[in-house]
Amino acid sequence: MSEKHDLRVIRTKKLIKDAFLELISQKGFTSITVQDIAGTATIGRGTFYLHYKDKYDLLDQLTDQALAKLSELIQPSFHLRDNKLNLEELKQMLIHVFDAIRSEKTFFKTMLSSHDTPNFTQQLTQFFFNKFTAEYENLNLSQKKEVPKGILISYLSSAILGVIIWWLQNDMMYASEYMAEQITNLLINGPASIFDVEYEI
Amino acid sequence: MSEKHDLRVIRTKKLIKDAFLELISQKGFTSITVQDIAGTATIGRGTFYLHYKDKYDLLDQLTDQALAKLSELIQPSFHLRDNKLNLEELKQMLIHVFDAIRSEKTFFKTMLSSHDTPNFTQQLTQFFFNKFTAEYENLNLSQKKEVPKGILISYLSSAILGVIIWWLQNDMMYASEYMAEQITNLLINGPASIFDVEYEI
DNA sequence: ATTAAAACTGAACAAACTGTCCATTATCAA
DNA sequence: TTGATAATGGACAGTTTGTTCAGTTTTAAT
Repeated sequence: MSEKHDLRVIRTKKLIKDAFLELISQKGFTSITVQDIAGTATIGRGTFYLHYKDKYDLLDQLTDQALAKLSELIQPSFHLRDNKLNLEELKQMLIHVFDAIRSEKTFFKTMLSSHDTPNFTQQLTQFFFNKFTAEYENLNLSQKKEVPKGILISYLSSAILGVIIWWLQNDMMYASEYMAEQITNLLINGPASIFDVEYEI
Repeated sequence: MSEKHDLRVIRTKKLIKDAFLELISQKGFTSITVQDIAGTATIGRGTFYLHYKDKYDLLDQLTDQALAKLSELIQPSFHLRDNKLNLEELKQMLIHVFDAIRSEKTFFKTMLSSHDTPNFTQQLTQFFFNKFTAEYENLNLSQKKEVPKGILISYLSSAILGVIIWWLQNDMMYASEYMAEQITNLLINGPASIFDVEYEI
């Protein structure tokens, strides 16, 4: 990994990155032009091409950096001892994930919630989220434990959509009824229930 | 809703839609040009603009159609009787979802698994999917019930990512530890455990 | 402090695609 | 059959693109 330590390069790249993220949250990745980036970064347009092939290359490099950093911070963490799964290990792993994302919050928030045009996944997520919110409020349930509504519904809707996408990408190899059974099972008992293990506090 | 029933319009729109979906799966939405669409649809480029403002407008219209159709097929379905949640109702609702998506499989599969450049959500989903697959295989668990590995892992990773995105979009209002606790709880006991209800078979 | 390397600038260039317009032709519904 | 309208194909100017190049600044290293 050839690291450049020329001050000019560092400065320019930072200017480009900042301008890029700002522009994405303003108008979305799609409608950004290299002219825009150079303009708000206050650099010459030609300078941009000294560092990146085009705006897609820029996006790729930023993405790779973020994922590499995330990957470092999230190490394999689960272990079995006497056929027992340590809950504390699971929790620690999740804490690392949330911390890692918080440490790059500008990038992640911008990339994960920018309203770009070709983003059908996001639209479907919103669709399911709304559907389940309606169901939830229609039921008028009393909650035993205090889990915020948003967490519960984003968990539910994303899980189901995730399985749907997996199913599509694997050529819909299972019948609708079979899929519905699997999901129902996971929803009621929790994914951990599948395994023949016990839990330590 | 002014419905056109001119044969020429119907024919042209179908040609455009088919060409569009084919091109998306070939090279992704981003790099498609109106020239491409007109070319593979074997229509004049000007004709495209007779029906759509640009390729984004085309995408929007197709998306709206698909979501409207999905919305029709998925009706609110959960009811409580004597504080009991009918599992069969939940299952039926999910079956409807899977059936509805299967009935528009070309559109949904193309839109949900096309490799377009600005698609960080998809990349993160893949990232988590891989991470959890590694954990899974590392653990070498014995499964009680036969839930396909892909379903389990896509459920897990999508659920967690969904909560993360919700958390980001709500300004990270909870601490990492709190989030980890909520998710752990949902994973172990299932989202349904939160409610003070019982289930009917 | 000097210097050689390099990064940056700004302007110019052809190429690709865009969205619009027009006159002409082909196809449709009635 | 006919009047309406959809489709064609070509032309148009306007953007953005990616590249090049000569001239200038800035940097790292001596």
